[in-house]
Amino acid sequence: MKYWLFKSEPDTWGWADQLAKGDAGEEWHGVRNYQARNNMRQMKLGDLGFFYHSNQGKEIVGIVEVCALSHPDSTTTDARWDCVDLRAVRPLRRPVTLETCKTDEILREMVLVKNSRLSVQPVSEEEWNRICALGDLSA
DNA sequence: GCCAACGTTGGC
DNA sequence: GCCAACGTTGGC
Repeated sequence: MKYWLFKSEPDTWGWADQLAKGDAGEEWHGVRNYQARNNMRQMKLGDLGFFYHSNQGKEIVGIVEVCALSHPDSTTTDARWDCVDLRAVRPLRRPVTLETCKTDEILREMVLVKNSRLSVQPVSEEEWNRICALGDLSA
């Protein structure tokens, strides 16, 4: 099982919107970047990811699960772009801010810190566990 | 609102 | 295949 991180501007699609979709989940559509797309193509059912609010908040607010494998993005007819579906699993009790990630010994190496523009990124198991701990989440 | 970093496009 | 121009992202 792998871990990921998904970024979205809360004005466009925030954690609250994701939560509202419930267990049915929703397409993570709109990605028009090859690296991000390739990451989605590697995802398996049950893979987990963090939900990050960019621009406003700048913090990791929740956990999502991959509930559909990569498939054509319904918002375009361009065959290059596809995406997975995500469903909300649970919020972090205590959001983990970008500021925290930048100063944390373990998290300062995250893609989120190193390449802030990549919208779908891998997260190592070590990073995952660290953020869960900081987010006041037990497993 | 600014701007640095990055990705994409298109002319050559 | 290179690279300049341009557009977008996202932190500040």
